[in-house]
Amino acid sequence: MSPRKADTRPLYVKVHAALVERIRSGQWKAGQLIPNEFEIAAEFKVSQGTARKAIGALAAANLVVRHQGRGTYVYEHTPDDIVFRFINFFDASGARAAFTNRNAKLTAGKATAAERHALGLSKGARVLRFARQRIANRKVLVIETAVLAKVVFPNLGDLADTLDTLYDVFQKTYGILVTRTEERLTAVGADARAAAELGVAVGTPLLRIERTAFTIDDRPVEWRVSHCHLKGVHYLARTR
Amino acid sequence: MSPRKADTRPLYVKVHAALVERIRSGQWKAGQLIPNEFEIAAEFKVSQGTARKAIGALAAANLVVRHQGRGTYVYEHTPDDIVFRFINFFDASGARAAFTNRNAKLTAGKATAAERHALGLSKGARVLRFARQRIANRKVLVIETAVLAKVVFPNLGDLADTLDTLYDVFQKTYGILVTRTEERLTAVGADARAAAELGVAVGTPLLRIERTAFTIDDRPVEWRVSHCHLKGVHYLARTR
DNA sequence: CAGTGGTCTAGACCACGTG
DNA sequence: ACGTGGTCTAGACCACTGC
Repeated sequence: MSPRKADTRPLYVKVHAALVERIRSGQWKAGQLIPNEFEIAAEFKVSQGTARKAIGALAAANLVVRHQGRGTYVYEHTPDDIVFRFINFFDASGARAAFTNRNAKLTAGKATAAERHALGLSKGARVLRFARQRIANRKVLVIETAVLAKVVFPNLGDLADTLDTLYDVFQKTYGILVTRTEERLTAVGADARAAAELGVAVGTPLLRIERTAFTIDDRPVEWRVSHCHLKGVHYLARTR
Repeated sequence: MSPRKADTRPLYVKVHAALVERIRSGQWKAGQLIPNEFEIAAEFKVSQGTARKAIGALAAANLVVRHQGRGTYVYEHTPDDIVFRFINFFDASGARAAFTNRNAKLTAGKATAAERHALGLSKGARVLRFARQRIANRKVLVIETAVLAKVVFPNLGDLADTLDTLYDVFQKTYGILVTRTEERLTAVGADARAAAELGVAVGTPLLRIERTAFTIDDRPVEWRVSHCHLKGVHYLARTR
């Protein structure tokens, strides 16, 4: 009773899908050199141009990095990425703002309704909450809490000390690649806790950023809420 | 004394640059059908594949729209674009928020230092300021002022009544196409004027959005400052 | 030097929209 | 039926990297 629908997708789309699956499944690991265009073309019985188009789509989606003369490598978070990618804070001169972390604290608990909704969890699911302060110019500019499904990140507690660069741990320890984020921004007044941590008066206007991070198969794996008191720094969004 | 540097750029880049110039200069106008791939290939003495790659880059930059079976058309703001493109407000259900305008007011004056910096103007330059309130669900959620260089938009005052869809006027009346925007977001407390217009208390946290709009040759043509009191609406930014 | 990605060609055929 | 963009091939050559 199979529908027996012919797969009419273009060849390069099929090849692309097959290559994505190799990265998603971990058959091709972060940082690994993948076969060259001719080898992939031969394997899928297509021309080099078609294989090239499939690989190009991987590169456009940041799943691989191509280097002329060297080869094509599965994307891997680099020290620069870890600090800058997905971070949209800039100072007045237009330079990216870099943060260091402080007072990191990892706790576990039952997911709230909001957390279940953001991460697509069912009732009773347990989550990990990773709270920290983010510092620039010796001032606490941001306080944030990242929420993760416990079932997705077992034994994360053992790594609590090294949890500086979260997405790097996701990739290297759990094989989970964050490919895109959505951030929802609003303005709120500081509550008592935020005011204390940021060193401002209660009610001070803060930028509230609610981020959802998605994996390669587009499922939410992290829900992060930040409250920001930005002195000389702003959030930058580009639209085309 | 010409440097006589050989132009080593790939063919498709040269063709692409030539086509961009035709759109920038107005030789090809908004909404116009452009020649097909083979005609462009013949004109530049390249193969169809190379012409195709050049046109593809135009499409990727939103300068043209391609329709299989119909042809390739120079990009033109559509009713939907006018309302939604470059607008990043969404409601809780994930739907785009649409606004209507009210109390629009156009004034002229000498550019302030901040306005000169944002628009790249020299001292003494004159600007037009277009202020308005933006309404959703019968509530004023946003007040904003758009600043334009007077020399770029002569006689804009005559159009004050029809200034609802600003970028559409830029394109249709002045041949200026907005291709991208940058928005800087911070949180501020409502001042007396904002509080009055938005119907909130002084000091209420507002989202402040400072937008610079760029043309096809990447020069700033509009500087817009908005103050937003977002009830049930948020600003959405996507990062890859 | 060999090996890789990047460009380019000439030609074929397919898929879609319109008359 | 025709004209358009979209896919695909087979092969050539160029540009860059690293040994």
